[in-house]
Amino acid sequence: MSNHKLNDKFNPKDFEGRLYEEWEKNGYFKPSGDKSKEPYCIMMPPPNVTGKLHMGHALDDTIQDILIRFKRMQGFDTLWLPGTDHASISTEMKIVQKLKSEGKSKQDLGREKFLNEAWNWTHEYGGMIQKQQRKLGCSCDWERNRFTLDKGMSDAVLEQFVELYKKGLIYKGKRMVNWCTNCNTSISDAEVEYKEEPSHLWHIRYKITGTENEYVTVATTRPETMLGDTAVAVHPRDARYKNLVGKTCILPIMNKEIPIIADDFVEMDFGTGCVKLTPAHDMNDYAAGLRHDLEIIEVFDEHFKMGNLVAEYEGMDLLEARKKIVEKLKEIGALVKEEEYIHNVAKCERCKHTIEPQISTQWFVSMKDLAKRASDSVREGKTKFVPKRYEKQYFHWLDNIQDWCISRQLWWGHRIPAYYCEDCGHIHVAKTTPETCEKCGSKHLKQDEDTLDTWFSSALWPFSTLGWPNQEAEDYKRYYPTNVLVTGFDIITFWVSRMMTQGLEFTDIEPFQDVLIHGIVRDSQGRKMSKTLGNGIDPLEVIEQYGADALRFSVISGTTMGNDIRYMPEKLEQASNFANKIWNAAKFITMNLVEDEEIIKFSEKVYDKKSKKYHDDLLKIEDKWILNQLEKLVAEVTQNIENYDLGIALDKIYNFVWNEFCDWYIEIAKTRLYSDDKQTKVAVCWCLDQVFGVSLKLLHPFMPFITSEIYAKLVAYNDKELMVSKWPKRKETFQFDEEEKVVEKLKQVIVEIRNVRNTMNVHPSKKSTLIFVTQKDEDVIRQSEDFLSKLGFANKIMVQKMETGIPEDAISIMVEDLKVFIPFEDLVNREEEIKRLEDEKIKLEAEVARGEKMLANQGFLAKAPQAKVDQEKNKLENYQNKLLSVKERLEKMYKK
RNA sequence: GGUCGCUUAGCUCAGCUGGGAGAGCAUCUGCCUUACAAGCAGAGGGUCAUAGGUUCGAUCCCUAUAGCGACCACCA
Repeated sequence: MSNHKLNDKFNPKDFEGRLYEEWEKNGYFKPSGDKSKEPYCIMMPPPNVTGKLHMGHALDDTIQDILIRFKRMQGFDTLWLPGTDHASISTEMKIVQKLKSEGKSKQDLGREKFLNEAWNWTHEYGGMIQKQQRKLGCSCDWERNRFTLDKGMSDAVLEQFVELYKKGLIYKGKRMVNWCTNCNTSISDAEVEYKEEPSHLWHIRYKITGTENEYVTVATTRPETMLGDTAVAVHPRDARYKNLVGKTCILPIMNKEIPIIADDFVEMDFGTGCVKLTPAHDMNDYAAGLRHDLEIIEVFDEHFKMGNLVAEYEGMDLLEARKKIVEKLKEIGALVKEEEYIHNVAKCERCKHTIEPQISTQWFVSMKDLAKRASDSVREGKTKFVPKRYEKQYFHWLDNIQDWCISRQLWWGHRIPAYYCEDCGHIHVAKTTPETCEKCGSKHLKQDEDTLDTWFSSALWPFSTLGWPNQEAEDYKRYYPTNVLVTGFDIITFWVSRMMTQGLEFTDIEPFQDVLIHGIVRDSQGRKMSKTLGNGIDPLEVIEQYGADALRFSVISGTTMGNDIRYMPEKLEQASNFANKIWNAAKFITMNLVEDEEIIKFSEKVYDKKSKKYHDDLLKIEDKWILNQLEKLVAEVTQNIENYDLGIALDKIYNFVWNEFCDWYIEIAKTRLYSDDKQTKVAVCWCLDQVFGVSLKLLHPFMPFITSEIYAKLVAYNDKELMVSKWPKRKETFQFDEEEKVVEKLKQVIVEIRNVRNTMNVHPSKKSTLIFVTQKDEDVIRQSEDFLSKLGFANKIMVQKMETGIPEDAISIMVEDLKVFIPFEDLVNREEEIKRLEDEKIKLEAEVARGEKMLANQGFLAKAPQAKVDQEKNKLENYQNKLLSVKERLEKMYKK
C-alpha cells in the first residue's frame, strides 16, 4: 500500500509548492461551469500592481480563500476573481522618484514617454504580489485576472464617466480643493489626514476704521495668508464684539479696508474670538466667503511661492514669508502676542506632505443622491455589514457627503474623456475622440490633461471585472451581484461606499450581499506595522519558516471579525505544532490501515438507514461518542463559517482533532486495532479513517496544504482530491445527554487501564489479563465480559462475582450498570489519594450546594426555560452521584 | 469636539441571544508509554476595569466614571 505512505518528518516545503501547481494544473481554481449549481462569487480587493504582500493582505486573502474553499466544497459554482490596481498617485510617485534619481523630470519626458516608463515599471514589478498570493494558497481564478487599466476596465470607466456626465451627475467647477504640494495634484477629502505639529498662534490687531486706537485682535497660525484677508469675523452672539459688526477695519501691511462680519462658524472661546478670513486659502474661510459674498484674493502662485500682492515678498517660500511678515508686524506694532500652539496640519495620505487648500477648476461627482441610495440600501438590510457596528461609520460618511473631486493632475491613470474645442470653448464628453466640434465644427479639439482618481475605477470593480458594460457578458449575468466583499475598516469610505453608489447607479442592485470587515494586523507590541518603524512582518518569511498553513492558522485562530489582530510568533509555533500533530496522527492511521477494499466494503454497511443504527462492530465509543461528536462538530463548524465566525470554527476543529480524536479516540482505538478479530479491526480502521477524513475536510479551508497532502493518503473513496470533495453533510439534531454519561464512564475505564498498563510497562499490542470484580448477577457479568473484551483491553478479561462486600484494594468504575473494580495497590499512593479525594469532596459539595440553592430558587423555577431547569437537575444529580462515590471511596481508604 | 470599540489567567486573546469562567503560550509536578518530547498525564493561577441599576440570578443588558485605541470633524 504505497499510496498510504507519508514522509516520516513533517515539512511543509515537501508539498506546498507541488500541491499548488497540481491544483492550478487541474483547473480547480476555475468555476466549475456547472449551471445546475448556485453561483458564489467574491471579488478580491485589488492590491497595488507593483505592491508587495504584507500581513494585511495575508489576512484579507486568507479569509476570502477560506470562504471560497468552503463554498466550493459545499457545491457552489465558485468564482474568486483576482486583480491589481494601477494606484495612480502611488505608482506615479514611484516613477517620478526613479526619474529624479536619473536626473530627469516628468515634464522632460512628456506624457507619452512617461507613460511608457510607467508601463515598463508595471511590467517589471507588477504581478509579484500575485506570485506571493499563490504561496499563501489562494484559490482564485488566475485566468480571469484583471488590471484596472486593462481595455475592458477602461471601457467601463469611459461608460461610467460619460453616463454620469449625461445625467448631470458629473460637473466641472471652480472650487476649493485639497492640493498636495508634493504630488502637485488635487486630492479628495478622504485622502487627507491630519497630523499634530507644534506651531504658534499669533495675535494680530487690525485697527478699526475711523478710530485712533481701537483695535480688533485676530489669532492665526498662518500670518502669511493675511495679505489675502477680505474680512474679519466674529460670532453673532458674542457680546464683546457686537458693536463692531458692520464696521470695517484696516488690514495691516496692505493698508486695506475690510469689513467686520458676523458668522456662527466662529468659536467664541478660541483665540480672541475674532477670526481673519482668507477665502482663497482656507476651507472654512472659503465657505464663509461664499456666504458673505467676499472677494477672493490669492496670496500664493501655483508653485506655492508668494504672489505679487506685495513686491517685497514675491517669490518667497511660504515659511520664509511667514517669518518676514511676523517681523514686519512686530515692527509696525500690530503683533500683540505670540504663543506656542499645537496645530493640526493637513497631510497627503500618500506622500505625507502638506496639503494646501486651493481654489482650482476640477471635475466633481455630485454625491448627494447617489449617497442617499447607497445608505438606504444598507439601512434596509439589502447589504449587511459584518460586524454590524461598521454600518455606522458607513452611514456617517454617506450622510455627510461632499461632492467627490475626481480629477487628478497626474498622467498615470484613466484620462478624462473630455475634449475642449480650442475655437469656441465647447466641452465634449465622449467615449471616443470626436473629430469635429459639434457646436462650431472646428477640428481643433484637445483632450483634458487630467486623469481620474484611482477609486473612480475601483468603484466599478465588482462588475467591470465581469464584462460590464456589456450587459450580456456571460460572467456578468452569472456572477453578479457578488456574495461578499472582504476588506479592512480603513477603506469603508474610500472604496466600499463608492462601490455601493456606483453599483446601484449603474446596475440597479447592490454589488454584494455582505461586507465582511476585518481589523488590521499589528506587531507583537500592538503597534501598527509600518515602513518607517521597520516593524513589518514579511508573510513570505513566515511561510518560508513555518509554511503557509501555519501562517493562515495564526491569523484566524482565536480572532474575531472586525477586531485588530496582534501578530504573535507563539501562535505560529502553535500552528506548526498542530500541523505536526495531524501529520503524526495521519502516519499512525495510515500505517495501521487494513486493505482499502475491506474498509470500503465495510463502509457500505456501516450505517443502517432504517434502524438508524451503526454496525454492531462499532461500539458505543464510536457510535455514541466519536461519531456523534463529529456530527456535532460538522454542524457547528458549518454554521460558524456561514456566520463568518472563522476563529471559533477553527478553534473547534483544533480542539476536536487534538483533544478528542488524538488524545482519546486513537488511544482507545489502539487496543482494538491490535485485536486478532479481523472484523473488529476493519471497523476500527473505518472509524479512524472516517473521523479523520471528515476532520480534514472541515480543516481544509483553513489549512489547505497539509489537509490535501494527508487526505490523499487515506482510504481511497471516490473523492481523492480533498479540495474538490464534498463538504460533509450536517445533521440537525443530536441526542447526547444519555450517551455522554456512558462515554464519561468509558473514559474513566480507559484512564485506569492505561494506568495499569503504564505501571506494568505493557504495550497495547502486548495484552495482559485484567480482572474485574463485581456483585452483579450472572447475566450482567456475561454482558460485561463481552463488552470489555470487544474493547480489546486485554487478551483475557475476567469479571468475577463478589458476594460479600467490596474488595478493600480496588477502584470502582461504572460501565453502564456494571460496577468494575480494579486492584489499585500498586497504582497510587494512599495518602495522596486521600488528599485528592478530600479536595474533590469539598469541590463537589460546593457544586451540590450551588445546584440545590439554584433549584430551590422559586424565581429560577418560574422564569427559566424548562430545558435549563432540566439541565440544572441533571447537573445536580451528576454531582450528587459523584459525591456519593467519592465519600464511599474515602470511607474505604480510611478503613484501611 | 462627535461617534464607535476595547478593558477577562503572568502574556496574547476567545466567550453567539443573561443561568457551571475558557484556549494557546508561560509556570509547576511526573513521564523519552514504538503516531507525535513540535509529545503524554496532571496541577496551580481570574472580585471578568470601577461604581451604581434592572433581574430570582449579570463577564454578558442599562447608566455613570477611569484608562487605552480607532474613525470622523478641524477651531483660525
